[in-house]
Amino acid sequence: MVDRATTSTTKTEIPEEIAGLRMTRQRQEVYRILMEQRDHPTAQEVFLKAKDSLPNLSLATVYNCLEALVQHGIIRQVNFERESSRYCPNLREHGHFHDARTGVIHDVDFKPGCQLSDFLELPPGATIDDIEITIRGKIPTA
Amino acid sequence: MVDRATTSTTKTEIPEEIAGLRMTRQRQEVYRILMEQRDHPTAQEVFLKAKDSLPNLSLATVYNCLEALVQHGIIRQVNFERESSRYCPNLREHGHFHDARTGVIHDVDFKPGCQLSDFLELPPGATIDDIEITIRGKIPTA
DNA sequence: GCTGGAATTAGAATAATTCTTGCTATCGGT
DNA sequence: ACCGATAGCAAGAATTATTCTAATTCCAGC
Repeated sequence: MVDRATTSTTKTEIPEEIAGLRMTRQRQEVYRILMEQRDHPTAQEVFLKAKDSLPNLSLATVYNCLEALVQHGIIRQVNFERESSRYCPNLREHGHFHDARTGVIHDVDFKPGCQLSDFLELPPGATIDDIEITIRGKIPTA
Repeated sequence: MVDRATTSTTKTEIPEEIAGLRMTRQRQEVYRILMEQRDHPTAQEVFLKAKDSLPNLSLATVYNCLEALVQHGIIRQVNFERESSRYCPNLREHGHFHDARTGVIHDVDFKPGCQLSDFLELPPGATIDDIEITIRGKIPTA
């Protein structure tokens, strides 16, 4: 049985509140799964994993939790083409590289000192709220 | 009534075949709408416009046409968050700037001589098939 | 321990897109 | 010009990810 009487778990320790968001058991579990398994899972995948410790979790709750975490800037939602959304606890500004061979999504960091405006002819005076860079390509098997 | 006996129209001239794709009346119309109205319309929007000249066009056909055009590299599909796909006849490599204020999507070109690998820590040996850069931000009203 | 607001659940609803089926147009060969 | 083969099209059903709704449960503060 799972320890339900205290906040402490044998797993990763997660505070009761992050960024003003009350971390319920479901939100903790969802967040912990994202932190432990950083391969950008879908809501469905998170749901399946989370059911191990919260057997009567519902998929809607996973969506709710993910949305709450996204809204509070604790995780990021990543969309690739029209596939299911994926979720990512890496808050550093970074892009995503989809390996067409394996389907794996790698985080790719920006090189230090790089300014996007050095690259793009942005509309004059434009302010940037959010950037999404997705690259599809192949990584040699070697 | 619409001239159906010849290939020539009073509108933009479109060849009977592009990149090996037979340009049927429906595909021509879809393509012409994208070329004339370069604001990244959705399938639905293309459908509504196209119905003017092809009254018994179906939405499924618009999707078919768009897919055929995308497959043949004649247009590009653009996805933003989980919204409806949008379509773009601009084949130059470019990004998209979503103005949060107006909802308008602007094409943004890469500055000449820019290499994405100068910016990103790509996995070693990675080859790039396709890049998608989307920026959300605001453009001053002035 | 009660209570009100927030969170969760289960299932229905929604919306974009794709699939299926039967019909129609077009093409290449005669 | 005709004919069979093939590709394209239309209409509506089906699919799928996600959101919504309503009812229950949980929890923090009193």
